[in-house]
Amino acid sequence: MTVETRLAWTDVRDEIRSRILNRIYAPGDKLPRDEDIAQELGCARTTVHRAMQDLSFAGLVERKRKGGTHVRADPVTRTTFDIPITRREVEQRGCKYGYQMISRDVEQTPISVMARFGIQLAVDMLHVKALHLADNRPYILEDRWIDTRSSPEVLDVDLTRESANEWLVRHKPYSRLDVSFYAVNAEGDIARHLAAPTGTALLVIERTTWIGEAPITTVQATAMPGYQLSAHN
Amino acid sequence: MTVETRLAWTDVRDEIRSRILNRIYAPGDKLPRDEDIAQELGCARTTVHRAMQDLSFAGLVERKRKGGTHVRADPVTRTTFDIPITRREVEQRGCKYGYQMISRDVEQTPISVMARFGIQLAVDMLHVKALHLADNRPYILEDRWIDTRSSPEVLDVDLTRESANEWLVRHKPYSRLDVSFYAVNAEGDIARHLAAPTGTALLVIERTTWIGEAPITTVQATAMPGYQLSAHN
DNA sequence: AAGTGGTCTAGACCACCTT
DNA sequence: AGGTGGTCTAGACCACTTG
Repeated sequence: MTVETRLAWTDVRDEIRSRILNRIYAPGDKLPRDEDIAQELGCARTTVHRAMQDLSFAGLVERKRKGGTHVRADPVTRTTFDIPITRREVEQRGCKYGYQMISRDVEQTPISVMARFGIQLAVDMLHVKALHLADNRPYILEDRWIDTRSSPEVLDVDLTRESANEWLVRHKPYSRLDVSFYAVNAEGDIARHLAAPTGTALLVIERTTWIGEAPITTVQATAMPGYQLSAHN
Repeated sequence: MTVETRLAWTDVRDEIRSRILNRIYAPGDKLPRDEDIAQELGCARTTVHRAMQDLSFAGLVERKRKGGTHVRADPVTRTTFDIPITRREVEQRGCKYGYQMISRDVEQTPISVMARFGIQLAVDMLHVKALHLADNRPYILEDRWIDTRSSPEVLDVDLTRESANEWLVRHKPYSRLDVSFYAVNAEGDIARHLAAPTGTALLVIERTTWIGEAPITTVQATAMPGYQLSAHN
């Protein structure tokens, strides 16, 4: 007598994944329908669906209604990053958090900012520069633009006490987020504020958010020399 | 007569999210049980579960069996990056892909590599340096270590023709992945191979993989000047 | 020990997409 | 037009975790 054990969706996932890695389902191949796999393995279609959801999220397969499930021809390395509020990040490193607003002005958006938001016409936005400190040393420099059409309340917030970073995260949900990373050489104001020798390589994290079609904010966060961003896995 | 429409899990998610943002469920608060929410909104518990799964993944709530669901006190910005095979990345930019192996040696792991793998003893590994080209111009420089205990076959692969990047992705599944980003100044060999003036800020993507507890490979991929990595949203 | 989220099933209907 | 994945339901049982 064999003992019939219920199949967990992770078992199904592992089985399918193993078949993909062993080329039983080769890159580009079409997999059987969920229902057929369910029948073959002896479980409900829902369970196969749950397994496929995971594989799809991991980037191993691609699913389309009617099109079926295909093994991705080009595997990708998919990673998830958590970018916390800067204050929290500093505190979790066991450092004392500090914050200084550097400037705060209403200005017309330059072309670069319009490009990030994908808008055609220049408008007035709140432009805020601020410095986050860890143990009294420069940690991250923020150069931020906030659309006062979608966030008029921000004009009444005292940004010398609370960072725009924190206020926005707590009060302005977004529906779309763009993030990108790149490296720059320290120069001018950035070098000065971060106390970095001119030329030092610095990591920049650029984030832009929208609510619906309306821009909320875009920020270039330039990190101190040696800063390293790690995945949360 | 009101028309009763079925609730989609996205509707439930949006409703809960809206309550969180409006402080009906404040940061740190415990939410009602899934079943109670289901009853209140008039849907199946499974539907609430699906909604919560999404909110949990997005980092808005935290769930524990018996502990219930809590609104995360510290919101995070969660982002997912797809890092494709370099060849694919180049081709998708519409450029001609090129590849050159620079060196290939079996060497003892230096401390820095041991640290990345989290191992205590130095061992012999395959050390490969290679350059990826886009339209005949340097694109990404790879400095890679491959553990020949978990990947002995790699010793027989002709790495002058196929990049280790590609071979590994296609043949060596991993169970754990570490990724981190940082910026460096171009110097010495790196500057020379990437044809970047000394001092130029460059983005480095560092990846390390394991299968079970066994190290597979670790790579520092240094990108050409101006390289920008964008989230896949 | 008991409460709560996690999962599985079976069946039904829907929505998107390819043909 | 029809096939396939996506979702919803209702009910049951399981497994983790906290009190």
